[in-house]
Amino acid sequence: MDYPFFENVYEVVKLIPRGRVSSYGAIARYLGAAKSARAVGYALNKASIMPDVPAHRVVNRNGLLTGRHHFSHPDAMEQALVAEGIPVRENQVQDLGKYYWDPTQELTI
DNA sequence: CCGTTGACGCCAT
DNA sequence: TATGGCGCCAACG
Repeated sequence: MDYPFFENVYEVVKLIPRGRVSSYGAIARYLGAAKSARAVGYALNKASIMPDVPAHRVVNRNGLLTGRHHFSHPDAMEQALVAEGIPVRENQVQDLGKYYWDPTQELTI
């Protein structure tokens, strides 16, 4: 509540459908802060304790699971994605374009 | 108030 | 095509 940017990040991440993934940069752009992709990652790090925020559905622009070390187990992120039907190999989402979810494209606000 | 940190991304080699 | 360097910006101490 005190930090609108963080809260906005959480709200958008909550909207990512099961079986789809988005990227830090895409979320930043949607929030009107195109150059704040790193801050999005920072926000998700602080939110890793929040169960209702599917942080595992956010990867970098190449589909790499760059935030996997911040989960309870280094492989928890990959396992969560695979459980949703998203193919992951070598810490990278395969066929990213097929599962990519861009808020600026999907959301009409 | 200022320097550091970091789950990023673009641009120049 | 593949790395590496650098800018960006919100939060923190």
